[in-house]
Amino acid sequence: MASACDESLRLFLNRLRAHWDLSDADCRAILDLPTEQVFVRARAEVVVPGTKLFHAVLVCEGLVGRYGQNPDGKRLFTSLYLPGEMADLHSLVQPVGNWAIEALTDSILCQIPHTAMKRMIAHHPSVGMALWQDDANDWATTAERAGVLATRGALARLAHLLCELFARFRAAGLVEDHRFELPLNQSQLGEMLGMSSVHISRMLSELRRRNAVQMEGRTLTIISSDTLGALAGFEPSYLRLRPEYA
Amino acid sequence: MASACDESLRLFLNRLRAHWDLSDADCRAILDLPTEQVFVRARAEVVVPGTKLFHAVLVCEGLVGRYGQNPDGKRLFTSLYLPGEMADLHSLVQPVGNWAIEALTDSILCQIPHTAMKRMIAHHPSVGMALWQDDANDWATTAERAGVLATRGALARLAHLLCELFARFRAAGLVEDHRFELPLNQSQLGEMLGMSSVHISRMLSELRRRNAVQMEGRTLTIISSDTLGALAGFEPSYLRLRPEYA
DNA sequence: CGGCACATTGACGTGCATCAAACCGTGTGG
DNA sequence: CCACACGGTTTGATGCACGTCAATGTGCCG
Repeated sequence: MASACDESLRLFLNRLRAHWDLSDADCRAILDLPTEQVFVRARAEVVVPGTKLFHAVLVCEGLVGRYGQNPDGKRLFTSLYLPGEMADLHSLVQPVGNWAIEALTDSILCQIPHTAMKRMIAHHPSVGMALWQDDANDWATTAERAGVLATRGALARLAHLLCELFARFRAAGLVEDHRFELPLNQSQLGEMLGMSSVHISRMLSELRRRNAVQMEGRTLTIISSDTLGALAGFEPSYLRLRPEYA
Repeated sequence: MASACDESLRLFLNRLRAHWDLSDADCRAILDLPTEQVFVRARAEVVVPGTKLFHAVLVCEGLVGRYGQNPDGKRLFTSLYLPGEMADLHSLVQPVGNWAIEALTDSILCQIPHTAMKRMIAHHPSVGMALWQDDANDWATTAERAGVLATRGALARLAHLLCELFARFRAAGLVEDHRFELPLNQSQLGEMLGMSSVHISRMLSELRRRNAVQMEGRTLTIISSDTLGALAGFEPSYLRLRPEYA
């Protein structure tokens, strides 16, 4: 049972091994983690701010996002999680936070109890370091986007996000022939970039006008990643992708 | 020798223990870490992007900031580090990054070799978790500010930063009678908030006009933390301060 | 067919950047 | 002691990149 979880655990293990040296015993301990598979619908809340968590969430299928919200209700998505990524790894060390996590599409998740993870780390300390490393990767991406949001104009911000998504989807094997399924509508893109949905619309059409991207329905085609990257000032090193995807 | 380092290590240990259970042996291992004291001048680069680091940096005195920079040279400071805080803890798991760290004032730092820290974690795995927790705290602060920057107007952004600084300086024992030394000029405040220095000037004078703060020279007085907090929509839980400072 | 979610387009207002000038405190050298 | 330069703050004028509001268009689904 739970073959989707097994598959995703293997993907996750690959992520870890790309950046941290793990022994065979370490790897086996990870693959042996107990998991529980869960289906969630698009727009469902996966993590509610202020509640204590008892398990980490690994994405098997779909797309999941973390956001913060301020008093007046406006949201900013600070992270996206693709299949094979942990959606709230740091819940292991900070089980209650004031962020929220929601499924952006119908998704399959797999939950891994904190207790099991802590027990594993106690026996395999270097797995703990590997997890910390992976968590830091997530945060570094958040910080990079924060820098872009605060210093660049709307066109560059959007182009930068599309560059990042293109690179990450490609690394996840979800890109075929410069084309991938972008499961975000324009208001959601706005919530990732701190801008209004109508301005997203204008900037997207500007990107089309410049022959950087093309859209048909939900699928996005990167026509020229060069012009897109130039508009964005995109410099992918912060993603720490394996060299074949850089 | 190095009594400034010892003192700061003790402060740092207190931070860790406030959020993670550590045994006496764990604590002793931390206090026994080898340290090297370093003086740096204001505006000196402490960490240069793209270079590999071999030690973590603990702030003993002064103020230190982490920033990202985009191609056209504009910077955004994403973190500030006060005495007793680790300035780039995650360098332990990601020894090369594309952020930079610079001293904002003349500062005393103490360097702790990665090798010693890793050895310690191998023997005391729960210290590793405590460090991860502390690192996550730093990033969570970055993410919170990112949310504020992307969704709120200039006055709220500035008020929010001042609220955060007030709370953190107070927790660090650097506030006396609602007054503390703010070692940032208006361009630096601008680089923390993604806005121009002249607009900082205007918003600051607006805060004065509303009797929220007052400034004489470098020292900032919080006249009414209520009105300031209300303008900011400040909700300090993300800082995870000990309850007596919340 | 109507209803709904989303995308597009236009008109309008405004929050902030930018440029420029004046002001102020501090240090430096004659 | 004054002259001057210099880093920082303040203030004003101007422009533009956005947000907001509103209308229309476009699938898609019941």
